[in-house]
Amino acid sequence: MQMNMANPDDVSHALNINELKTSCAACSMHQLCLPMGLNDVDMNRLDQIIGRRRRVVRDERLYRMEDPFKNLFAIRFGHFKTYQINPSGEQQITGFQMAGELLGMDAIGADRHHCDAVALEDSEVCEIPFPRLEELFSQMPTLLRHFHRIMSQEITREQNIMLLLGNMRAEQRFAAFLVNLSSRYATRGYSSSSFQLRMSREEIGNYLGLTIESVSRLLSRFKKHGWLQVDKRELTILDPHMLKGLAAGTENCDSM
Amino acid sequence: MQMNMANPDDVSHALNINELKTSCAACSMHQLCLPMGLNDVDMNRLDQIIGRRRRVVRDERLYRMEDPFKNLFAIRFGHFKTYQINPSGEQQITGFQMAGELLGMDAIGADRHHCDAVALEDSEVCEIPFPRLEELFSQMPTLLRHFHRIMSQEITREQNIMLLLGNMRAEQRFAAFLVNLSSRYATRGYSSSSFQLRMSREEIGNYLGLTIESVSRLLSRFKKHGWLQVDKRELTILDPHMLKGLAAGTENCDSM
DNA sequence: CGCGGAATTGAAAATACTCAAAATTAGTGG
DNA sequence: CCACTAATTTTGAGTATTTTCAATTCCGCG
Repeated sequence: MQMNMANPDDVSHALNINELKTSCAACSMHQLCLPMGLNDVDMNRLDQIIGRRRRVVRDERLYRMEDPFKNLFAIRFGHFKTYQINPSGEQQITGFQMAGELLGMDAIGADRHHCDAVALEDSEVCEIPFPRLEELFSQMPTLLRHFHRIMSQEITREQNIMLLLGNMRAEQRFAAFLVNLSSRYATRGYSSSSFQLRMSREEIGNYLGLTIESVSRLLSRFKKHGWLQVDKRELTILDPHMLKGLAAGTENCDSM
Repeated sequence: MQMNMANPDDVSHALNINELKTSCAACSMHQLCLPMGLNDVDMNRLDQIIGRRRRVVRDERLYRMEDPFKNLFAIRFGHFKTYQINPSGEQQITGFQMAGELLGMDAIGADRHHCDAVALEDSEVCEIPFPRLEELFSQMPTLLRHFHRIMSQEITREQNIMLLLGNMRAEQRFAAFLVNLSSRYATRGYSSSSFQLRMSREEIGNYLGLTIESVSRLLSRFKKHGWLQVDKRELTILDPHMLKGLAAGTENCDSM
């Protein structure tokens, strides 16, 4: 199930090379991820405890609900979704995560995972054994501080989604979703106006509390207004100002 | 703005007496709150850093969005609501908090509060200066662990609300809300079947992403089915099993 | 006793959903 | 590389749930 990238039998030659040089210091995400703000010495100490870099292929589950909690996961590259399943079997996607983001923090409270995490594309994560991370906390206050920030930001992220689900109309939700993706890509040095949707329309709808049909209609409508262009999953934002206005609720679009 | 309970000018005599004997060890919430699981020595050390017990009268704001973050607050008694305000001025209540729960964790990430916190009734909180709490973390691993659990539980709490807002119909949301309150009162040693709603119908509706009229209709319908009794804010659950079934989505109620 | 905020109830309207069908895209094997 | 099949997406029409608007009623409080 889990591949060890150092295994010489590994089919992917490129990845072995990659393996050798991966370290927090060498990772392009280190200014966003857990090691943010650490000096070289501390970053190395953090590196020491990272279990391994684990490849997760598209649709593979990184962990599932009720699994015992052992590791946090930092996304090196790729995208994930996390979702809960309620007693009647319906799923609610609670987030889409990208490189530099941390997965598994919701498992600390009960020592078991509270949601499933699935790769939306072939991805790679760093496995961070939580008990070993806890050992570091006592020695590295900077790391602890940053960890608290990350957890707190996860709380505020979710509060923002509550705001979205609790009192925005469909078009506002969808605009907010696009604006959020856009800004996260910008943070990572990618284009804020043009990117690929890594998730299906159905996943977007589920996340936003809408049906797939509604999402499809919203896309069509936004396209017709000239606010964006979309070809399959390739999306280009043409009028970011308008989308921000919609998301903020200061603009609105009465159908057509 | 903030009352110092040790101030001899304080109008409330009873409270000064209270002040003298409050300590984590003496507090009925210490098995639920931050000091959970600490030995006496550690609990005393935690006590040392608690800034003061602060009284917050009904409708008073404990903190507001954008306030600089200085303290976490543990609720000694009373109830609070937290809410966000979006750019167009609408509020979304993100939670109702009761004794033993911690307020302010969403402020750690950006060093400013991310929501407003308002007392739903006359309440009292312990002010916990976060920088001093951080100092304790390095010396009290048990405390740190528990703090992480609390933050993680806040994340899962919010994920549960996302599930509620994203996927559930009105009656399911409302049932889930009641079941949640019920179980939290049970945890605190109060009746799980009979309690007072500390929030208005409007606040319930806002929290659940419904209008006040919908909440009112749901209450009437549940009453008519004989699942509960309600007189103003005094609520009695008559059929907890049914409500749990509704919340879980395994039961349903087609109007009437 | 009367005022005002909160809650309830009813009727009409709107938003988003469901169901259905068609179109497009992705995946698979020859 | 193409053809076939399965999956996803789009679009349309009708429906349902919840909202909005409006009118009462209830209750606390001066």
